[in-house]
Amino acid sequence: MSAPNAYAAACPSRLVLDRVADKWTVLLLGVLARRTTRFNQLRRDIEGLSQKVLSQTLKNLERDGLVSRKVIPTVPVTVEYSITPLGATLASKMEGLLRWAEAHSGEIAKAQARYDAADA
Amino acid sequence: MSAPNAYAAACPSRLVLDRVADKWTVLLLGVLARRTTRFNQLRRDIEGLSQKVLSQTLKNLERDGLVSRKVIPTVPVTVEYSITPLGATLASKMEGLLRWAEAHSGEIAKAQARYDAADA
DNA sequence: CAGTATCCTTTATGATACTG
DNA sequence: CAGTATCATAAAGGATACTG
Repeated sequence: MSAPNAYAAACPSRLVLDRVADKWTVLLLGVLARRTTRFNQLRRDIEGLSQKVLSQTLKNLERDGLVSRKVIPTVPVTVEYSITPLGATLASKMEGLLRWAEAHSGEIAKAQARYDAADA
Repeated sequence: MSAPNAYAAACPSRLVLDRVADKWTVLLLGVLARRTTRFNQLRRDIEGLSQKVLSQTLKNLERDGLVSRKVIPTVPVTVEYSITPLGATLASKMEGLLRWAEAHSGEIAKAQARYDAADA
């Protein structure tokens, strides 16, 4: 097979990038990299993440083999989400991104203010 | 000020993450980290990226201080886009993500096939 | 608790045509 | 060449209600 190249539209790695370059995925893997967490706890951990989008995102992550889902048959049911070994390798890249965003948000806000002031 | 925390909806770093966790931004900074590039060359370099979305994305990146735009008054006009020092610090994180996507697309495809086969 | 289903609104993207 | 403007469509997301 040819080398994966995300710059080519049809390359599988492009699909992966599209899935993975997502705000909620970054935040979700950030939580799960630290601890196994239940559905509603994830909702509380990540402000602004709706139940619907959380549900979808987790399903995608599970399908991609990045997160695993464990159902514990209590009443009512308990569901635990954990990161997989593959997911953990991604999470470390994500954490870099997350920390970058936190470290540079001030500089970016300043750049935006400068830009907005420059045009009339 | 309090510590930036992207898990809080109102935190500026959340906005940054949202902007930056984007497929086109990853690919674009990947190109610009290597060389200053002109508008239409960027279009050709990144398959599937429309003129409209390229234009929008570049404008955002410029506003955020991650990319700089230089107009050269030839006829017709030439416009060169380069990465800024701030953008370069982000690009190195992005490259990690990009390479991860390329390195693991096969594993992910397999995980998806397994998942899809499992549910009937 | 951990979801799914539905409806409805808001965003994003695509195609096309036009300009300095 | 490097865009902008406009229109049309598709996709994403929020609110609400309901279920095992």
